[in-house]
Amino acid sequence: MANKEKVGRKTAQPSTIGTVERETGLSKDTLRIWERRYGFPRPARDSNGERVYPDDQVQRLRVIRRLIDRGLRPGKIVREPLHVLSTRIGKLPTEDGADVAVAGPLNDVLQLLKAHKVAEMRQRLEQSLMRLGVERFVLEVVAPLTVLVGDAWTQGRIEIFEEHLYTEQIQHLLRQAIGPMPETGQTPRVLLTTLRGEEHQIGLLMAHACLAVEGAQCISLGVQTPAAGIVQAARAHRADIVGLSFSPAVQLRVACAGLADLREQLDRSVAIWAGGAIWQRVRKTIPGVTFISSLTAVPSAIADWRAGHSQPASG
Amino acid sequence: MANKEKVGRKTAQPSTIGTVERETGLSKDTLRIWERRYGFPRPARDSNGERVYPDDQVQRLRVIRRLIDRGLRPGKIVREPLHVLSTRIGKLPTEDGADVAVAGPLNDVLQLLKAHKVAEMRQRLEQSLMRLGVERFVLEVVAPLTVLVGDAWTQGRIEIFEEHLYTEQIQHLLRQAIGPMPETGQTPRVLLTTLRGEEHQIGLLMAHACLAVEGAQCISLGVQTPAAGIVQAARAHRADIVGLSFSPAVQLRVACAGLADLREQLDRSVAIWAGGAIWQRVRKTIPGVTFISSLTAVPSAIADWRAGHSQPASG
DNA sequence: TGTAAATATTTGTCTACGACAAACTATAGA
DNA sequence: TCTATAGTTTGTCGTAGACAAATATTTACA
Repeated sequence: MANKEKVGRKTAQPSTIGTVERETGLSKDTLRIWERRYGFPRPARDSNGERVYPDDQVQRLRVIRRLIDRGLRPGKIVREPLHVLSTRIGKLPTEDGADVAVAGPLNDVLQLLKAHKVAEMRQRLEQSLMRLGVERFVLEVVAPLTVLVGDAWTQGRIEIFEEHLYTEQIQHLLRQAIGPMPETGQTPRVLLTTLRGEEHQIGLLMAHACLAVEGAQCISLGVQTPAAGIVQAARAHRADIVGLSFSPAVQLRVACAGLADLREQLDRSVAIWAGGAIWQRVRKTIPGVTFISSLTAVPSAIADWRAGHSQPASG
Repeated sequence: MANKEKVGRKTAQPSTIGTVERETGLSKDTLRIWERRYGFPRPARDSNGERVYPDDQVQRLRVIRRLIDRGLRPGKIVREPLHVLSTRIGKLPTEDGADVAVAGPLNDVLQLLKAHKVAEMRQRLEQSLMRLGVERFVLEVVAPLTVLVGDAWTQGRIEIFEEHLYTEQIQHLLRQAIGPMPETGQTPRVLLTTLRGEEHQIGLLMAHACLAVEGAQCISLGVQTPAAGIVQAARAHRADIVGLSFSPAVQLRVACAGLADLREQLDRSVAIWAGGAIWQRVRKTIPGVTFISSLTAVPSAIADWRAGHSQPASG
């Protein structure tokens, strides 16, 4: 325990390859093969010959990860220095039509977040919710704000814990908004969840809220349900639709594979709706899967579904 | 590509080593070395020489994982057949003093869950909450029920999606219970989160609820905040205590390492409280970390803290 | 010029097995 | 009963080659 005199902060946790895997989401295999192929990262070695990643390389890896998630290819960007990468992030096409409202009250919320005025921020958001109602609150506040916060984090303008705090507050709000909605017994019955690897709850909650206000009957399994579980759950709860949420952090390839897999296992009478801005980038559609790249499309999607199922189908 | 004709259900996702890693939480390295050392698992190989794990081996691995999480050692149990392992699970010391009430109403809730009567289950739980109040609800219902559900899943008595559904419902309830609690401005100020690798929210929410009813001021960052983020957040919010939640799914070793790391980085004026049944097994304590192995200990812990900080310390 | 098929490149995951430090157990001694 | 030492167990890290799936590019043709 007497391993240091100074009170000063020392990065206690050395960035081994395992740590970096956890921090960046890049597998050990990937980290090693990039080093072999592209010459980056180029970690130091400890007395035992094991990799030790300097902080700046980890930061750079984080940015690279984010860019790859948005469709850039490793071969192009892994060698690039941080300032070039940062420029690239700024130039990325905005995920949604989200930037329209950025200038105004949304930025105020972001400022409150950065100032750690939790109570004020929450109050502000609650007021928005009251004023706008659930649906507009989700579409006009939560969705763009979440993009704003995510971008701010990538660009280092807010800290990770501030992003966490934001997520937590929004989650509270959305759950409080969803909770009291009555079970109407209307169709469609929607089973909500995310696939393995997608741990973001906010997208799911936003979808839940939007579907619930349309009178759909939602059953949420939370995040990361394995495909087999989704199949069982859909049967058990006689779901008409399985709704899946995807954040930009999922790799398109992985998402498509997961969807195709699920589509194969799931009874064909059950529709699959895949939601998330990620689907704006998709090339080839998957048969039997409906892509909903914006929450604004939910009401019409529900209307369409009801038009096609005017009889409350039994069996 | 034309690799199948039949419409019938075929496990579309073959259990490759990567899949099994995700499903069991055992790393690829671990899976391979167990095979080498203990002769289990013994996966088949595909045309390309890659491992393909049969479903029953995956199931057995899941049980093994659970037993290891609770302190058994791989060398002892990896070779054992499933029925022996199942017996072992039954014989495990109960996590908490939880089994007292198992026979009664808790089992009813479990039955409702298995019957997919979501609405009834939720109603039942809501009634409990009303009748008992938040604190007793958490201690007497949520905590033991969560253990019950976890065990049932391990033993294959409920499906994974049912466990998910349970988690989701409880989360809704707890958040609804926590949400309206007024901000008292009392001390201590508690920053709540979990370390990397701990993604269970229920423990955190239970802690949040128990602390809030004691009048502590809670700020939750949700799950999986990196140590550096916790340090920053504790400063930004002038926390008196950092509260961390640990589920049985975290390996004791990892948990201790994480705690020691955090303790080193965190200002020493800030207390660390580590909660979770896992700490019943701990040998050597970590200086500067308070272990709270049962939620029932929360009130006295708060009282102790207040006794030691009778002056609302400023600066 | 646009579209489809064929070819080339990129990329992540998988294989194998040796090595080693940290954590745990068991034994010996006070 | 407790503590120090020696022995085992265990997960992670190291090396490097191979390959299939996804993406990009070129070629062929309407």
